[in-house]
Amino acid sequence: MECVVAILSALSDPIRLRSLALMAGEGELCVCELTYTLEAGQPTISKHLATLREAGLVKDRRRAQWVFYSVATDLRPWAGRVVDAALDGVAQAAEHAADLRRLKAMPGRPPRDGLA
Amino acid sequence: MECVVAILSALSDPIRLRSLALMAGEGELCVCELTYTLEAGQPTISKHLATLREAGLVKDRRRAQWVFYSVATDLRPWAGRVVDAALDGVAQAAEHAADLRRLKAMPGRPPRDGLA
DNA sequence: CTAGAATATGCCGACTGCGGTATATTCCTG
DNA sequence: CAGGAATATACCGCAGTCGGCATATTCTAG
Repeated sequence: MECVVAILSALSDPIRLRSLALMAGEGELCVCELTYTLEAGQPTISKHLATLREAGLVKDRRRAQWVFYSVATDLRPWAGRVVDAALDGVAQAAEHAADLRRLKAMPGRPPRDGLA
Repeated sequence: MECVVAILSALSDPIRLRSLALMAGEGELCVCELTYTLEAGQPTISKHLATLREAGLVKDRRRAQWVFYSVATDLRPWAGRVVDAALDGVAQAAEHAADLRRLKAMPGRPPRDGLA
């Protein structure tokens, strides 16, 4: 019960939902990419990501000076369905399309690791 | 976006989740049944139900001196999936089983309308 | 119309969540 | 080691949420 509340509470925020939706589409995103894309302060983004991490909704990977966040895949079945359904709702919002555009247009995005 | 947050926020409370889970199983419940079952104050239950109603998650039906609440069925597809998945999570909690037992054992439950 | 049951609402105090600023920490580069 | 970029954390003030109490409202019974 409290565990269900924890998941739902972690999802109940525009910045966290927008972050998750972007991660779901991009695979991985670092704090500075989200800070730029969501037009919020860096501590704000960092704290929201900590909230998502504590709820088990994202996992983080450190790479050089960056920390890349991605949507967790080891959720309980019902939790995975909650996240998927919520992100479907987010995907229908015009705001998400704008976020995606801003991210694509961001200059100097950090390099991913698998590449040359 | 804000609409997604509204749904998730309305779900992010133990009393509201327990109420919804009970309604999902029973069909309809009135305020006094929930007050008894959830062992909370009557104004508390009433206000939580108002929150659910404003989010469009429940509908209410007046019958004699009672107001019966039930889970809304006209939700957007993604919202319906969020609710279903969350209630799956709730159903796995021991607390929900206890609620169900307390409800079944409640004396003097109000009559439903279809009956003699 | 009166009394009583069921429900809703207003008010208040305690708590919590959020963003902002400043600062600490970590990692890379030279 | 020094400097700078990226991230995390601490602290603060504000606003919203929650439960309890008192009260208003609605409906029924007589």
